[in-house]
Amino acid sequence: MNRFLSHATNRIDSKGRVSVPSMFRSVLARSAVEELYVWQDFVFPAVSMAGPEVLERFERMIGSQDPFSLEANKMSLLIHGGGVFMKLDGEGRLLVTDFIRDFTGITDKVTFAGRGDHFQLWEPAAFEDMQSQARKDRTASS
Amino acid sequence: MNRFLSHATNRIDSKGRVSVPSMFRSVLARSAVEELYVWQDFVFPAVSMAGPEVLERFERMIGSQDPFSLEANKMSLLIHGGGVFMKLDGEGRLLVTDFIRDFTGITDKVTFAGRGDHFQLWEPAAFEDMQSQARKDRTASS
DNA sequence: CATCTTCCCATTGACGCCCATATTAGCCCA
DNA sequence: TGGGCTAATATGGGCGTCAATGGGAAGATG
Repeated sequence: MNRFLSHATNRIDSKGRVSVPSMFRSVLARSAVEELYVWQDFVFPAVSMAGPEVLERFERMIGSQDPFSLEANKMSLLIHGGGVFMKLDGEGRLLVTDFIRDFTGITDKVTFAGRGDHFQLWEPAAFEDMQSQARKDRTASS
Repeated sequence: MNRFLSHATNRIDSKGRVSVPSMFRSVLARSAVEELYVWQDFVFPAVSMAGPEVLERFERMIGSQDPFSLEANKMSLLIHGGGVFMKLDGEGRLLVTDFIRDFTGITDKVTFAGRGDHFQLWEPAAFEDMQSQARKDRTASS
């Protein structure tokens, strides 16, 4: 499978590390991704992860605008200032830095959620809430 | 990686120095940058830093315009009058001068923000505000 | 001579790399 | 079909190295 699907919750250890679910790691391995582009999501209180090609897609969006415009600068503030490259350790874990904690509210557990071409890190309760709310909205509107 | 990404906040010491995040220093080292071109940003209350090639790029922009035009003169006022060269000390720190403080409002802490081909120094609260505003704009428009 | 820089060294804590244990899932075979 | 046997995943921790920070003292500036 070449998509990020499903979700799982893992514990953060005493050194602040957490294992990326093997399901997701195998998708990354398939496209030979070494460094992950990680960004603070534009919509949800979650950080998103994907291969570097996503950053390049974002940069092409900016590149088509006037570089001195407020719009282009604000967008760069999000995708560059709100993004970082990370790598996993030998065991497929990543360090949950303040960059991630401050934005998501994650403390001791992480919910990994597949999003097709990328996956996200959520504070577990926040994920539950948002998912059940999304379900409710759907039901109400249809 | 060869881009300036992510953001981090460091403290200014009693001598007015602050460490440039190692992440940024390694990008600079990669292109063997010794002296940094520093300018007061055109859209945000932040100072921007990059290698000298950025100044050269700005100067080419001016060079392609009519030297008697108001536009070209205003541009020079910003990139020359609003810019300086700085270097880092042996430990990768820079001195936070009044040139930087007056324009940014920085007092005791600095938020470094990656912007792709350069990085910026912000007053921490100002950065938070501007970034969350940018995020709000995006959500509203989509 | 007083102040501001620059260069050097010390300390503390965080991070990267490596190896150990455990818990689970899958598999083989009698 | 039940009982292990094996492999892979999740998790825990040691230890060396590097980053961030603090401060002394020499050198430059006016």
